[in-house]
Amino acid sequence: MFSKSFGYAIRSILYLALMEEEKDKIQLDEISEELNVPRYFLAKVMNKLVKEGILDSVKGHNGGFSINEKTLSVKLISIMSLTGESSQFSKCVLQLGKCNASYPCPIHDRVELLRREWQALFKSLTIGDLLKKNENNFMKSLIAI
Amino acid sequence: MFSKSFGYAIRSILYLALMEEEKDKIQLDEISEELNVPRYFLAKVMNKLVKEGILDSVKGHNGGFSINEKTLSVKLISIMSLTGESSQFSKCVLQLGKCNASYPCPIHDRVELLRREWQALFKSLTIGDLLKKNENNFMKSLIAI
DNA sequence: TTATTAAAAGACATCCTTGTCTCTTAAGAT
DNA sequence: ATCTTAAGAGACAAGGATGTCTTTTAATAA
Ligand code: FES
Ligand code: FES
Repeated sequence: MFSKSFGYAIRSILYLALMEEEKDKIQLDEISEELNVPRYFLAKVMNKLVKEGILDSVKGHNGGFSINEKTLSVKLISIMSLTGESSQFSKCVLQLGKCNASYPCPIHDRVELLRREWQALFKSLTIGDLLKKNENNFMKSLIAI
Repeated sequence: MFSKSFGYAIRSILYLALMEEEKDKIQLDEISEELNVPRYFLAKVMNKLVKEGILDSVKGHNGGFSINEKTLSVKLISIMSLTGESSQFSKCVLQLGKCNASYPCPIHDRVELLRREWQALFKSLTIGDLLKKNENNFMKSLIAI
């Protein structure tokens, strides 16, 4: 349901957003060190985010990554779909192919309601929403142990 | 969140339960053919279920698998823990190690409520509960396409 | 006891996610 | 124009879940 990639993506985006006033561009090295995330793997995740238009990047001297006009309004479901995780919402929980309410598996009716709520949450929740709870230790809560 | 193993386990148990009146022991070959599930892989899943005491098995002539006194009261969370899936409920969604409400990650408060409900569902739902909706096409809804 | 049967156990192979490294490309500094 | 810098692209390895096959163990039939 939730991959490492998803966590890395969210945390990196929030890091960029929180650091925006300090520096407008931040390098991969800084992000991976500050968040304690594997450098080269993160590069690929970031690249996907840039290709999706969720972040901006500039190569070369004083280059790096930055948020853009779209970033804060990006919904979490969009980030989940980067790694194909959003498809969980349409897959049968028992892995019987595509979930089908008109031909429900034995567990379908029991999980459907909660799954819909879960899906609705990620369809509505945005990066900006996550930032609203910005307290003193917000940045620290992005960092892996 | 939901593995193939989980689906195979639930479907096999339900198959055994539905077939109980017809035959008291069912062989792996029949289950894998009827449910359209990989034979040898299913063997391992079934073995885990037997070791957990969720199913019974007998080797040799006229051997096979069968449900026991405990089977119908087994909670789905027990089956999830066979493949370590139940740990999802205690892991941080952003994969920041162990989820900790007193030191919440930026997404924690937004998902916690739903995650608790989800967990509560699987802690209460039993195999027997799944069988209550037994309609005409129940058996067919166990079979992969 | 011996043969047959079917689960249990163990060795691999495959696929996907994650992680690491090197080379290439492009942007700015000189 | 040339050098330096940092992202992008591609190759490759590690790990776990899944899938396949063979050998071993144990139960019943004969
Ligand atoms: S058909 Fe299985 S969860 Fe919907
Ligand atoms: S701390 Fe991240 S989900 Fe609870």
